[in-house]
Amino acid sequence: MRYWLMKSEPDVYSIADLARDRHEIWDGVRNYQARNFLRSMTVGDRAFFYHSNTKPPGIVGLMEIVKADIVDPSQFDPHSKYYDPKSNPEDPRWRTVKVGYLATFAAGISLDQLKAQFTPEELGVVRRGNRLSVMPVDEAVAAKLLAIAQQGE
DNA sequence: GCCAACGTTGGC
DNA sequence: GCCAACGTTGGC
Repeated sequence: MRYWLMKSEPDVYSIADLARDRHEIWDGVRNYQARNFLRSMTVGDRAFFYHSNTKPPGIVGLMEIVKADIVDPSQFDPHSKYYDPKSNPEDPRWRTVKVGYLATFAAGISLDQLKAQFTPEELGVVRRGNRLSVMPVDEAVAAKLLAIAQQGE
């Protein structure tokens, strides 16, 4: 089982939304590097839910991958902001996963805390200028994140 | 294939 | 709202 970090703006889709929905297709990723990470996920992998573009940004919960390598339906929806007219239905360009809700961290782990605890090499999200919305998390880093989240209980 | 212009992300 | 970082687009 591998660990990941996935970003979402809470105004668009938050951990509270996922807690309500229980599971959801992670749509709208339109970056090839992020897509490649999504494609390499397998069922049972876990992902930290990161709130971006909010105060404070940070990790707010945990989810699991419940369905791997699915076609992102929004690429073919002309009314979606994620519509991609160049994507060929015979060979869809954008694939993603379905995620399931596992937990909301009582205290969350703010970006400031993440910067204090991890180097940019250990955790991509603390890297200056990092814009990638899906990234792998080393197992040792994941264990430390879970321990920090537990402390906040 | 280069690169300037442009658009988006996301912290601050 | 600003702006640094950086990916994408399109003219040449």
